[in-house]
Order: sequence, then C-alpha cells, then structure tokens
Amino acid sequence: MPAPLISREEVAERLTRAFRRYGYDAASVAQLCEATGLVRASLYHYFPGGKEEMARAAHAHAGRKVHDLIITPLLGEGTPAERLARAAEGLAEFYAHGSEACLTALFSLGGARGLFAEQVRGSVTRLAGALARVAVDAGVPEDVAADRAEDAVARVQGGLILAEATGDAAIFKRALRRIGRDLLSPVG
Amino acid sequence: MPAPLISREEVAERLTRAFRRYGYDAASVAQLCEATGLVRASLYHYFPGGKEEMARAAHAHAGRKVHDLIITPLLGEGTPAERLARAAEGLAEFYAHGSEACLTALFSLGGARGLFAEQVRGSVTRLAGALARVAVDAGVPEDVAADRAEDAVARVQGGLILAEATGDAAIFKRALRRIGRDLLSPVG
DNA sequence: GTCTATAAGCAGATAGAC
DNA sequence: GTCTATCTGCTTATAGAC
Repeated sequence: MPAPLISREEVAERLTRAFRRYGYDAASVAQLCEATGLVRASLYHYFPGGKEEMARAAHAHAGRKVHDLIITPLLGEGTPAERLARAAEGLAEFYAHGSEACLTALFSLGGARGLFAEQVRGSVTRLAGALARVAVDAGVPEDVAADRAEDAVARVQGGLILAEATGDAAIFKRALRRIGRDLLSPVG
Repeated sequence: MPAPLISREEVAERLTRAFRRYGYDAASVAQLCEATGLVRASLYHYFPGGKEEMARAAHAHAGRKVHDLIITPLLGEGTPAERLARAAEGLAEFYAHGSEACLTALFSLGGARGLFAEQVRGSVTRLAGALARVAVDAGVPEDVAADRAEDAVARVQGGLILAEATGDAAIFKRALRRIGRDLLSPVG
C-alpha cells in the first residue's frame, strides 16, 4: 500500500482554508478534492464520515491554530498588556488582517447551524475565558472581565462580518484596536 | 388568468424568513416553494432571475423592515437617548431578541459572498450612518461618532453570531446594552 | 492508501398546457 | 398566473481494482 502523499495535518490545513472560503454548504466535495489534491475516494478514506467529518477536522485544525496564536499568548508570560498585544497580533494573523472568515460564524449559520454546536461553543468559550483571564490579571473584577471578554469576542466576529460585507478589511483592524483600548482599562 | 394567491410583499416576507433560517446556499428552491406556498413554476414566474433574484427580493424586504423599525426611529423626533432607545427596541424585534440571523452576515460569507455585495454594503452604510447621526446630535464629534457607530454595528453582528454559536440569546441583549451605554456618552 | 468508475438522488431551471 | 412534468448537471457517497 502506497504511503500517504501528504500528512493528515496538511490535509486538515487545506480543508480549513477551503471551508473558510466557501462555508459548509457551498463547499462541494469536488472543491475539497481540488483543495487537498486528493481524489474523492482518498478523501473519503481519510474521513469516512463524509463532508461533515471533513468540516469537523477543519474546525479542530483551526482550533489548534487559535490555541497557538491567541490562547497561549493570552495565558503566557508578561504583563497583561503585553499578553493582549501578542494575542492581537495572533488574531490579525489568524484572520489575515480581516480578509479570512471564521468557522465559528460559518458553522453557526445556514445549513450547518447546529451540526457543530458543541465544538463551536467550546471554541467561543475558550477564547472568551482566556480574554477574561487577562483582564482579571490586570485587576479587573471577574464579572466585568467576563463582560468585556464577551464584548471582545463579539467585536472580533462583528468586525470580520463587516470587513467582508463592505470589502474594507480596515474595519477589522479598528475592532482589534477597540479591544486593546477597553479590555484592560481600570474600572471606575 | 387567475389572480395571485398572495401578494408579492407577502412572498418576499416568507422568502426573507426562509433565507434568514437557511442562508443562501442551503436554501433550496424546493424549500423556498414550501416556505412561500407556491409551486416551482410560480416562484420562477415571480422571480425569473431564479434563486439569486429571490434572495435579492428577500434582502430588499429585510431592508424595508430595518428602515421602519430602526432607521426611522434613529432619525426621528425626540432626544438622542430616546431615539436610540426606540432603535434598540426595533433591533430586538427585528432580530427576535437574538434568535434570528441577519442577511448581511449570511450574504457576506460562503457561496453567496460577493453576489450581493452592493446591497449588503448599502444596508451596512445606512445603519451606521443613522447611528452616527444620533451620536452627532448628542454632541459627539463626527469622527468619534462614526467610529462608535461602526463599533455598534459590529457589536450587533457579533452579538448575533455569538448568540447562534452558543445558543444563548442573552448575549445579543447584552450587546445592545453596551451600545446604549457607549454610543452617546460624552467624549473625554 | 490511491485510483477509476458509477450509483442514486437532488440541485436549479424550463416547457408548455390551461 | 398557476399548474404538471421534465431536463440537465452536479451532489454526496460507494464499490472494487491495484
């Protein structure tokens, strides 16, 4: 039996790119074949659960990237401001400065709504939790920190939508700036 | 020739409901037939441009509702705070308190991305413009008002996404509260 | 583990009678 | 303006050789 042409991780990476571009419903298996360079049967060999399992793998892969680029910096060493600044860089990179969509949004709406509820909710909770943690470490009371973290995640999601809707990626950058201004500011 | 069974406005209303539920890609013409109560050929008689024209009509209908429920109150009589409060009620109603999706998001992502760019951009611009106007009328400088209005629209969009993603509609209500707190507040 | 070939069904869209 | 019937092509998914 031949060796795999590309690693499963590389397959997941390419699936992620495709799903972020087309969404769940509009991503046909034919397109996913093209994106991965695998023929139909090979893709189904990797993911016997079909398109749904492919999407799950893509979401898991995106989750790992978010963990590395955003969650880890948020929970790492340094002052809260430094940690937040590194996470903002990670967000900008992960979302390609506002030009790449988020699977959380894509998998929460349309035909995919509900299909990936558990994974999607988990990813939102983890990001909001890490953001709240930074705020708490900066001296913000826990309830305020949780509220601000939720607001920050909403601003990221909303900024991405508006960037797509208007074709102006700068909107996303401004959303990130607002988070940087508000998340850690002293209460009073 | 028989009289139409339902008005074109009623057809648009039902199409809007269907597209908000399923999105563009996952909404099949068969589902749109069921939603409107019309058979295939009748629907194509109303909209010779096919599914794309149906979606355009749905978006236009949603735009009229947004105008009535949100834009008009924002630009109407009363103090800025009163106008914003009425618009917040309109937002809550239009989005069913966070349980109904927004066509701006659905038509900006996935397979529909770009298809309705002009209409979508227009609807975002109109809402942001009306929000900025209220802030200006409350004494906020124009550049700050524009920034806050953009932030408000992003918070609405993000709040809707997170409400769907987590199954917790309260997130959307909290997003509205943050807008009420921030949009008109004195600069300093 | 990759491949070619195909199954079975649904997609969007249309023809033409009434 | 509504209807039944249909067309073409693409959809997801599988079978089975190598």
